Amino acid sequence: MQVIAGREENGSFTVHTPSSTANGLDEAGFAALARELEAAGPRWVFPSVELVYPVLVAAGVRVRRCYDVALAEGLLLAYEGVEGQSRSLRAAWARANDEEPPEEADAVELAQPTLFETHVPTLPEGVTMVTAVRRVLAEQERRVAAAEHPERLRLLLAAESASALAAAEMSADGLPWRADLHEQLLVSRLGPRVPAGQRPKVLVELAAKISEAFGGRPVNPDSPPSVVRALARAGIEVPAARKYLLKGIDHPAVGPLLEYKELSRLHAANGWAWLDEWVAEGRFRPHYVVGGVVSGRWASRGGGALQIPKVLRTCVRADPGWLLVVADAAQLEPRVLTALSGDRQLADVAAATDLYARLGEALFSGGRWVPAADDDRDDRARAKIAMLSAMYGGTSGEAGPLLGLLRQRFPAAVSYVERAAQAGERGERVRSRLGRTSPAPSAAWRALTGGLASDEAAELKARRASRGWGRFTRNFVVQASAADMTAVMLATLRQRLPAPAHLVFFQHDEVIVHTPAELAEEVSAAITDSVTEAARMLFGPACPVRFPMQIAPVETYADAK
DNA sequence: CACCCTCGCGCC
DNA sequence: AAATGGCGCGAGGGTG
Repeated sequence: MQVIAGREENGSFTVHTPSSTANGLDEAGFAALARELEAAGPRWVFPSVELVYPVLVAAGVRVRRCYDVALAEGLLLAYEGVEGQSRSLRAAWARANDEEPPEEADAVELAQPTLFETHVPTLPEGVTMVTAVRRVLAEQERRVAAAEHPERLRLLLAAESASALAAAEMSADGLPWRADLHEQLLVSRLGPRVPAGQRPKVLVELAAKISEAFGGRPVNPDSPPSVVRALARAGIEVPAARKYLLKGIDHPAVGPLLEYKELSRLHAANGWAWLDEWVAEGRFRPHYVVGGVVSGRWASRGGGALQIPKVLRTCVRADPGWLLVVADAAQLEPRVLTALSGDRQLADVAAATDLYARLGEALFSGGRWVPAADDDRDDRARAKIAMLSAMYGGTSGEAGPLLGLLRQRFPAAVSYVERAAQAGERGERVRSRLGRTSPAPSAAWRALTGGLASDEAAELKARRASRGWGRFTRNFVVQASAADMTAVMLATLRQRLPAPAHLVFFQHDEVIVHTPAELAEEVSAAITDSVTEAARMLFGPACPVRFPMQIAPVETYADAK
């Protein structure tokens, strides 16, 4: 059974089933009806999960299967190479009827809704939300069928929709966060709490030390230019005030400067203000943005959910009697590249749990590789650089020669990313395994790279822009395919988790499940199975690549890894 | 005053 | 020497 449910312009909800339509529902009525209908295991069709589902989640209603019309529209527009169009129901309806989509607030903004966006674009007179959804749905099905691999695109739309459900649920449930431990940590590092806008005691002292080391003239350590100027006065030329540049410098100000940078970052990004704003009732509740990144990775808005610093992970703690099952896919991207390219030799390497260690042996054991004089890395570290260079397009330092060695030994894998890079350099779009599609380069890029360069400088600029876009598309095929896989994994896992265990965090290639301790084993097994299932769905049952998960049932996130 | 850019650094 | 991908965010510093 299919159920269409969404918010109307007046804020009320409509729920449409094959046998009935309920109009004018308030939030409570919507939730009650949804709970009842969910028992039959329908496929819900929402104009936008993000706009509708939080209402149900807040009322304690969870749905198993859904289809997000807006997310699907965004993926299809990208697939078709249509730029600058809104993915809203209103715009999709207009396009389905060969009409010019009306002006909306801002197509870009609507394509990536901001926090708590509740604006519902007005449909034309006489067109109901349900009518529009049905029309757009039929059109989307036609567009999927016209794609090169309809079954892959269908899987992508389903997985992305399920991801949106998971995101809304995680935002509501929240990540267990011990504010008391966080405060203790802040006080021990920074000194007693200070009002917003003030420097904590320890930072004040460090700033004074820094100025003193520069001869008493005031230097603002928060201002990179100020630091660069102060160093210049001391006879030390640095291009910028970055940490890695400062590290090698012999000057009494450097020690306190580096300490200041670290602590000031803690205070500014995750200090008392952050705690007040983002943690309540023992939970950190960030807002995840599914489809927020072109490659299919999630973004987050506010709270920096995808950058929880390592030092604070000790504050992420399971409730008494519960555990956090922290799982991350080990070296996901090189494994995805192996599967994408079908590189047999690399698949043998990817049989190892530590792919880079095994790759180091394959590349360097008994080989003729002569490391650079200043290279004190081990084989594993060198192998990692070689692989990252293939996936990111790095050429500096030893990366170039290492990539050459990798190409010699694993031509299929390396040529896969190099073809993607060449396509990007020509301004073409590339696709992930399931059909996520890279955007076309900007008009400015085309102007820069398109014409005949007038002189050498212009030629160089054009070449640089072209290479830059090639690095983007090179990385896109891998990063976006990894996002395909984690979306499918998340969709599968969400279904398989034994209640009351639930997802509380997801970040690129890592999930955290909060579970009663006695279910931790079962949760771990569900995670392993979900990854295996995702790999099978993306790459087929014959795919030889292993995707090992590092799974740790822990009391605190800090104890994972 | 709002707005926008760059820098720098946190995460993957 | 350099030119490794994707993000969010806060501070500084400039603009209108």
